[in-house]
Amino acid sequence: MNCCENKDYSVDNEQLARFAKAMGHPARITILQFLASLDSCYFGDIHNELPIAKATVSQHLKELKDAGLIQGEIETPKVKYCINQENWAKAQTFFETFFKNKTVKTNCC
Amino acid sequence: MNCCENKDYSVDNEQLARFAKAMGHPARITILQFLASLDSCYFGDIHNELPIAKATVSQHLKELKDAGLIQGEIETPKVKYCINQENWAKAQTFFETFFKNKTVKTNCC
DNA sequence: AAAATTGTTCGTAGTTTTGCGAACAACAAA
DNA sequence: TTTGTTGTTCGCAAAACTACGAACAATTTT
Repeated sequence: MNCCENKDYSVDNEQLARFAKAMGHPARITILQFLASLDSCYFGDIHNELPIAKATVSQHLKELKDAGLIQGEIETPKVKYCINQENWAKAQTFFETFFKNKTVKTNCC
Repeated sequence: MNCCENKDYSVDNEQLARFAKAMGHPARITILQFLASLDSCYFGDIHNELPIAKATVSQHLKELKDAGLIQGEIETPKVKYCINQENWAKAQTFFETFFKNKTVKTNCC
């Protein structure tokens, strides 16, 4: 009765974990909130919201972009960032579903 | 105009990031879903759901416990785990609020 | 052409995460 | 007492994360 018999994580669980992981840092939460509330979203504006160096901000933005939660566009000489609406909605649904599936019952402990 | 003038992350953002980080791994998502759907929740049951060694499972459980999302109780010789209802609800609200705050607008990019 | 602006990328450093097997602890059963 | 069951903790290794300054690229301004 080994635990490793061809078992794997579901695609949905992987996706949800990916979203969650991207949100797993206060700087990235701050960035997402900022982008979710504004139209103007240049790199400099984001940088000004955060207590970290621009190189680090750039890295966080890259991670959020890789996770699909935001997107960027060059608007020479600036770079404009914004929420990726499609994936944002997807993430929202994933989290909603995740928490909704809680069985209502008294604490088992 | 330095970016580091006494700026910090809000308590709420830190808390949300902590929840998100705890959820940022497929094994931990799987554990949470499992616990959210069952009454019987011994360590062994959880271990059987996952493709990883028991030492690793124990570590993931510890992280979830530290984040406040689950709780454990010794029921000699087993250990019973379950969702921490209070914090689960809190997390649900945090994520809900986070995604709800999205300004409705056309893609800016 | 030289200098300034805006961000990204590179190189580096330190920390954290993920994972495992082995050792251990606590108790129950033989 | 010895053995077995159930999980945790320890020690280790590899990888990923977080952060920074410096260098760089692309374009504008002077």
